[in-house]
Amino acid sequence: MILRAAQRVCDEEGLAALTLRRLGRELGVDATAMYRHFASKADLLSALIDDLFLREVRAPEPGRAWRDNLRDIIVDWWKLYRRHEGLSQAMAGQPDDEPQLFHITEWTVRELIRAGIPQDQLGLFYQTIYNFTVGNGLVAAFSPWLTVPELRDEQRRVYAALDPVRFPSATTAAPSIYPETEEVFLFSVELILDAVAAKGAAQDARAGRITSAG
Amino acid sequence: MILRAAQRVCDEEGLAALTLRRLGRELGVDATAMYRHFASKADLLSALIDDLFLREVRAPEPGRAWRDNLRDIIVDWWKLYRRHEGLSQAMAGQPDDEPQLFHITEWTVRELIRAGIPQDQLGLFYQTIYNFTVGNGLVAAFSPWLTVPELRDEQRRVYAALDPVRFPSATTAAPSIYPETEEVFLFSVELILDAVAAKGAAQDARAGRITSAG
DNA sequence: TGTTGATGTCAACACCGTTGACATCGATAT
DNA sequence: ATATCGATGTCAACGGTGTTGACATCAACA
Repeated sequence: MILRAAQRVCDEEGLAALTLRRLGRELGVDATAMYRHFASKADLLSALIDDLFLREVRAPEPGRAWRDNLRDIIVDWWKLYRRHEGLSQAMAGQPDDEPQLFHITEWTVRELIRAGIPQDQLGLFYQTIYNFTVGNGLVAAFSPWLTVPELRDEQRRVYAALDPVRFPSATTAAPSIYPETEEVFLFSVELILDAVAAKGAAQDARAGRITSAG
Repeated sequence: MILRAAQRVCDEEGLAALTLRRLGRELGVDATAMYRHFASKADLLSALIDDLFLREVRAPEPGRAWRDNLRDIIVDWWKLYRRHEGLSQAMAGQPDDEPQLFHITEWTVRELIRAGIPQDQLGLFYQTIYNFTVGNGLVAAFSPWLTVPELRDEQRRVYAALDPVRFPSATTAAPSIYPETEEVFLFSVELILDAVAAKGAAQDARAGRITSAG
């Protein structure tokens, strides 16, 4: 299958390595044979992305607390980008309507409603979560010095060696700077979830309902 | 100046239009003349980014509340990406150490300290803010359907036309979906600032100090 | 005055996505 | 059984890209 070969090249050697000639060599076929299956390289990338979303994003389980479900959706989504760094770049380079995104929207908004977010703020919260999740995925994909341990160590040394007179605050933060990528994201997610909880609780209180724990 | 010409092309026609041959034509010079001034195109882009940071990022004024200063830093930083969409893409494509970033780090951490964030969490909060700001910039730069009004209208129509049986939550959110880009960002920033305030206040309380309003 | 270093020009290379003409081959209809 | 057609693959070529090495120019300096 063309898409599987494309995904393999992309995952193992990055998006830059995914050329039509390379893909043809991978499949033992002429590069231009791709045009019998996809209208363009952009079309191929779009199909590749949708295929990954379809196979690797799962619906949340019913009956659990909204906060746990929402956390799972966001973290799974982000991990999809982390697993396939080339995917992030492809998605960035060829922004298309991925049909699978509708499902993520549906699940996310569903939990926001359960959390008590008023209808007129659903778009604002959903877009905040979308930008947050995809944004963090993009940053991680494009910033090896944030994700590769050796490069993080090097950056930490750079900050430790900064002039304490010119950069007093930065040197104060140096010991705790450049935390592990996933640790940062999981920390950030809780901040977002806190904000959702706060807004939902406020709305519940205004409506005179009993604040639900889940 | 080469960098100014590069910036102009990049801002007006996007990063894709910025080729060495194009840049040469712009300057009335052969394309390969660039190699007398920059080791490679990547090197030129790196210099271009640093030049923009140097000229367009300003230090926060002293004596104001940490929350106002931190908001200004974050929003200015994000607006730098919005003003130069090609810059975001260039930064993504050629991740380099931008010396100017040290100043942003210094200013940001300084306000975090003023807010009461404990030293061992400065890295976590700073990285959260960095990923949040740069991530939102990248998403906006790569997603015209989130920023261009006509495309947003079109997306809103798509959501309004979704099957209410298969996507009940998404259709509920349809009226408020795809808010204006800057509105979303300003909304999100306050959530981050709330989180900083909450953590800082908790720390202040534990230390037995009086909670400062600014 | 002769040399050096900085800058620009030119031709060429390997690679890229893409196109159009041609070959192959299995299924399908007559 | 034969002819036709559609799907698939091959090949050569085009214009674009970043990059290199040889050569030209010219000001500055010993």
